[in-house]
Amino acid sequence: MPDHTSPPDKRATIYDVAAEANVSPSTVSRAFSKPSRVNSETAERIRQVAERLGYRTNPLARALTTSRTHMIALVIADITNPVYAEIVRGAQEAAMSGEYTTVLIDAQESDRLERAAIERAMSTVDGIVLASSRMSDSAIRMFAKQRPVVVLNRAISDVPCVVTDNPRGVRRVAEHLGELGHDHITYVSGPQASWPNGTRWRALLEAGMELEIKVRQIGPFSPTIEGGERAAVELFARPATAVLAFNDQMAIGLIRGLNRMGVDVPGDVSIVGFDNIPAADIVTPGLTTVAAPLYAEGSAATRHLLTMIRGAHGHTGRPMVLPVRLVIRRSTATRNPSPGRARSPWVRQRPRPNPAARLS
Amino acid sequence: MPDHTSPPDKRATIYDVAAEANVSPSTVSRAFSKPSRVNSETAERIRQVAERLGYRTNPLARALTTSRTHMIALVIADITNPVYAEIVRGAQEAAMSGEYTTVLIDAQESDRLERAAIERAMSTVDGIVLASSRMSDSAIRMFAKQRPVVVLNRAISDVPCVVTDNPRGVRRVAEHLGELGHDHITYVSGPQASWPNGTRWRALLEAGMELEIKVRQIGPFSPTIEGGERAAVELFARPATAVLAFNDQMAIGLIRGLNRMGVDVPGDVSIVGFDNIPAADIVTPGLTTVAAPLYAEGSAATRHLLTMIRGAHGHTGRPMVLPVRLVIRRSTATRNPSPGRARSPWVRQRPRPNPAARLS
DNA sequence: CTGAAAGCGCTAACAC
DNA sequence: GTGTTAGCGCTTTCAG
Repeated sequence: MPDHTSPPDKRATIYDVAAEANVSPSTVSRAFSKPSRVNSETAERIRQVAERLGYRTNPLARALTTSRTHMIALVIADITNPVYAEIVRGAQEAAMSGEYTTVLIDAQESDRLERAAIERAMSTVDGIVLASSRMSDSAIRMFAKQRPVVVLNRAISDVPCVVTDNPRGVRRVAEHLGELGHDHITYVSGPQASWPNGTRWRALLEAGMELEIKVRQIGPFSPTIEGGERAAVELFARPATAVLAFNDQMAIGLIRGLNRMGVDVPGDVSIVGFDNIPAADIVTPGLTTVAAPLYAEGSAATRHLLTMIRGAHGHTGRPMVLPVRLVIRRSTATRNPSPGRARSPWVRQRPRPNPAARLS
Repeated sequence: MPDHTSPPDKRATIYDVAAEANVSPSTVSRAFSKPSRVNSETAERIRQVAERLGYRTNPLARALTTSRTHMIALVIADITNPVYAEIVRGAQEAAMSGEYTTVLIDAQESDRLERAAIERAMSTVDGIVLASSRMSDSAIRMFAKQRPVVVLNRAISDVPCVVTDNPRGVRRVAEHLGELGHDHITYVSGPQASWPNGTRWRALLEAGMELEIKVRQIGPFSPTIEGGERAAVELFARPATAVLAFNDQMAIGLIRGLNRMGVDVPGDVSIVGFDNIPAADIVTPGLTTVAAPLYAEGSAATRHLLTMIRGAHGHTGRPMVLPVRLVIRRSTATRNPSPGRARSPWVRQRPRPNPAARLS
C-alpha cells in the first residue's frame, strides 16, 4: 500500500538521461524541443534512454523557465446548465490537440466567485476562455491585459470574441410565431449580467418592429427551470399567447409552471426556448428552440486562444459569429385553433384536475 | 490593445518585496507560509509592501521546490451526463476551501482517452479523484502508486473509495415494484466497464431471490438516452412489466422508445432509473428513480483526497458508503390495473396514433 | 551541432 | 526570529 506521507516518487530527470546517454543535459533538452535541433542519430539514442528510464519532462520546471504552462482556463457560468457540456467538449478537444490542458472553472452564476477563481488560476494558465462570463466588461478587459483572453457568447470591443447569431435566431423565432398567427410576443428575461439576454431582447424589439409584432419583456428571472416556474406565475397575471424564453431551462420551467396552473402549451400559449439542450427534446411537448453549434463554439474559441498564445495579435475587429438554426417542435402552434373561440387565451383560470388532455 | 507575442508582464518577485521591505527573501517567504514564523511587526510591513507592489506568489516556482502544485484532477466519465454536474460542484467546493484548484478531465466514456489524459496531468497534480472511472482496476492501482487517488462510485481494494449504497437502492426498487404486484424485473444494463452496473445487477439478483421476484438482464447498452431507445427495441422483442435501467438517461430513452412503439408507461410497463438527474422530474411520466447525494459524493471524495495529500494514509479498509433514497414518481404503477385484463402487457403491438391516453 | 554556465522564483536547510 | 546558501528541473545564453 503506497505511503503518500512523503512526496511521490522522484521521477527520472533530464540529468539522469544525460548521464545515461553520454551527453550534456542541454542536449537532452534540445532533443525534446519542437524542432529537435540535435544530430538525429544522438536524438534517437536519447529518446531510447529516456524511454527506458521512464523519463517525462517536468511541466512545472519547464514552465518556470519558459513561462508557458501549457494550461488554459475555461470559465463557464454554471456547470449545471447542459449547454456547457458540449462547449467544454469542444474546448477540451481543441486544447488537447494543441498539447494544452484545460482547467475548468465553474462560476456558479456569481460575478464574485468568477473573479476570485480566475484570480487564483491566472498565474497558472497561459490564457483564458470566458464562456458566458457574468463579469463586467471592465473586469474582463483587465484580465485581458494580463493574459490572452477569448470571450464566448459576448461581444466586447478590444477583446477577441466568439458569438452565435442571436439576432438571426430571434428573427427566425419571430417569423415562425408570426406565421402561426401570433401578433404579440413576450420575452422572459434571464440574468441581466448575461450579454445574450440583452442582445436577444433587442433583437426581438427590432424583429417585432419589422414584422409588426408587439413585444414586451418580463423578468429578470434566474436562467433555470425554477426561474421559469417563477416566470410562469408572473405570466399568469399578464397573459400572452406566445413566449420566447431566454433559454431552454427557463422555457421548460415555464411549461411546467403553466401546466400546473391549468394553462395548456401549445394550445393556450406557444413557447420557444434557446440553446436546444438535450432536455428540449424529451419534455412534453417537445420544445421549439434556437439551436447553436455548441461544440464548434468551444472549439473555435479555444483554437483562437491558442493562436493568440502562440503570438498572434488576436484580431480584435469584429467578433466571430457562428450560425444558428430554429428547431421546431410541438411547443409552438397556431393561435386560437378553433375559429369560434375568440376569447382570451387564458380562459381556464382554475387549475384543471389533470393537464393531460392536450390531444389537439 | 495588449500584445501577447512576448510573455506576459513580469510580476513582482519575492526579491522585489524583500528589497523594498529591507529583509531577506527567505523572510518574505516565511511571512507568506501558513504559520507565519516571522515577527508579527515585520510581517505586517512585508504584507504592506507586497500589496503595494502587487506581489503574488508564483505557484509554479513554489511547486518546483515543495512538489505540491495545489491542484487536483477530477476525472469524470462523461461531462454530457448531468449526474456529474453536482459531483463536480461538490468537488470544486471542497477543493476551493482547501486552497486547491481542480482540473476537470472528461473521459468521454473512453478507457483510452481517460488514461491518456491522466498521464498528461499526472505530474501537474497532487492527487486525483476518479469518478466512475472506466479503467481497469490494475490501471487505477498503478496510478494510485504514483499519486494519492480516491475512487468514486467504485470499490477497489487497496484504494480509498467512496460509493453510494447501491444494494440498498436496488433493494428498495425491488420492494417498491413487488408491492405494485410485479413478479419479474428486467435490468437494462449499462457499460460493462462501469462498476455500479455490475453491482446493481448483482444486488437485483439477490433482492429478487429474497423477495421471490424473477429477474433477468438485457444489454449492455450505452448509458445515454439513445442507448435507452435501443434497449426499448430489444425490450419490445422480449416483453416485461417492470424494468430497472442502469441510469436515468437510459430510463428516459426507454420511455421514449417504448412510447414510440405504442407501449404505455406505466400502464404497460413500469420503469425505474438511477441517479435522479434533473430531467427525471421533467419527463412525462416523471421517472421513479434512486437518488444519490451527488454533491456530497464529490465533496467527500475530495476532502478525503486532501487529507491524503496532507499526509494521511488513506484508510483503505472499507469504502465509505453514502446513503440513497428511492424517489417515487409516475413511471411506476401497479401491474394490470384492470382485473379482467389478464393478457400480456404488450397487447397493442401496433403503434397507437397518440400515446397521450395514459390517464391511469 | 554540442557543452558549460547561469538562472527562472521560490523554499529549505543551516547558521547566527 | 532572521540571514545565508543551495538547489528544485529545466531552458537558454554563450562559447566552441
